[in-house]
Amino acid sequence: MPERNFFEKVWLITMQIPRGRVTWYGAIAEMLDAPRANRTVGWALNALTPEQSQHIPWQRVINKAGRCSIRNSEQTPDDQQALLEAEGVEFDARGYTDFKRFGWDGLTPDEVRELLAWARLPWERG
DNA sequence: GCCCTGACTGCTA
DNA sequence: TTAGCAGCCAGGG
Repeated sequence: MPERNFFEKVWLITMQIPRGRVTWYGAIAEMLDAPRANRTVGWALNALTPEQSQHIPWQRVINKAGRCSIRNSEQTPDDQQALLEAEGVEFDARGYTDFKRFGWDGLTPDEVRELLAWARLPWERG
């Protein structure tokens, strides 16, 4: 199996985030053994096409402060927050959520290795 | 190869 | 508490 590029790895991990949970860019970067690449994680999600974003729960990735920081011509932070609220994630009046209540524990290094070795992106399936 | 960009983060004032 | 700023890293031209 050819080595996946960083974007694909980000997307595969994002797909593992359960409904009603959120995580932050740096956490995903850390799972990919690149703790400083948090900004690249954001770029990977920005690179999703509308078609691809239907399969990837991109809205479950927010910044470490617990707030939506999407910058996309199609979607606004309000849209992202609304999507998460529809899944049961609660935000306070200032638009912050609480990682202690809604944060995702993430994957162990073994789970990440397994995932990257075997998982397929939805649009890769025959 | 080199340079630029960006849905971030942590530090400083 | 908030704003500004530099560091970081992968992809694209």
